[in-house]
Amino acid sequence: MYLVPMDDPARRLTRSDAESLAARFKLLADPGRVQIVYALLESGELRVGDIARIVGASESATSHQLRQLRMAGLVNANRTGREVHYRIADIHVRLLLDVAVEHYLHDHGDHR
Amino acid sequence: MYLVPMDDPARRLTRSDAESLAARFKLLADPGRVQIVYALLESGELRVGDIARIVGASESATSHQLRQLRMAGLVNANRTGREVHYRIADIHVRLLLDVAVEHYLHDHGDHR
DNA sequence: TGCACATATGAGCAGATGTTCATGTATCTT
DNA sequence: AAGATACATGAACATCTGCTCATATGTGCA
Repeated sequence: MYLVPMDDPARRLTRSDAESLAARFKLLADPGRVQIVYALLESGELRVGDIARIVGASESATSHQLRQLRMAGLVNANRTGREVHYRIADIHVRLLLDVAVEHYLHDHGDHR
Repeated sequence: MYLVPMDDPARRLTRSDAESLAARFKLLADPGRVQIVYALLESGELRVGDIARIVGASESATSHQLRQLRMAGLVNANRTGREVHYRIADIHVRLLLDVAVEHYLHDHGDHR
């Protein structure tokens, strides 16, 4: 029993759903941000300076990247003294990244 | 017994691994491409014209998008007469997209 | 209060991305 | 062969991204 008529077994994505999904994927569509997210998932919590060092980017560039992740609700920031600690806020990104790592990194040889 | 020294339990992503992952995510970082991939997963196989209609884009724009997906090995093309049929070539993208749809579309309310 | 440290932010800029428009290629029909 | 159909491709262009550099904000310390 559903309210919206479906015209077939093959459901379609509305434009707006596709935009939501693309926006999520876009957050992980940059090597720097992937490294940031991965590092946070592994470490639990990191300071901006540490993240910059891990990623190998300037602190300014890192801060800009973190802002995007923050504004998208993927991470959250937490000030302690003059340091700001970041952690993952979106619990789903772990699975998403795990699936990608598992399939596109480990298992070289049957990508398709 | 391992050959490469690891400095902690928190493994790090090399730059090049992060680039591979980001490149994969980038393919899904556009609403049109998400719709294309989704439609192909649902339908199994589609002609370029149908894809263009589903996505609501011109055939030219659609063809350009398909080329990207093709060159990345995510889809493959198959000519039958004057039509070209596309299908998913990367078996892993289904899981990746399913996870995203499940978490970011259905389950509105505990994204983070 | 003055200064150093940690991070954030805005402007400006170079490179990437996605579209359109014109044209090219392959196939079918007559 | 000529024209129509289906798709691909290249160039041009507007927009978006991510970086740097300069500057601002917040915090601790002398």
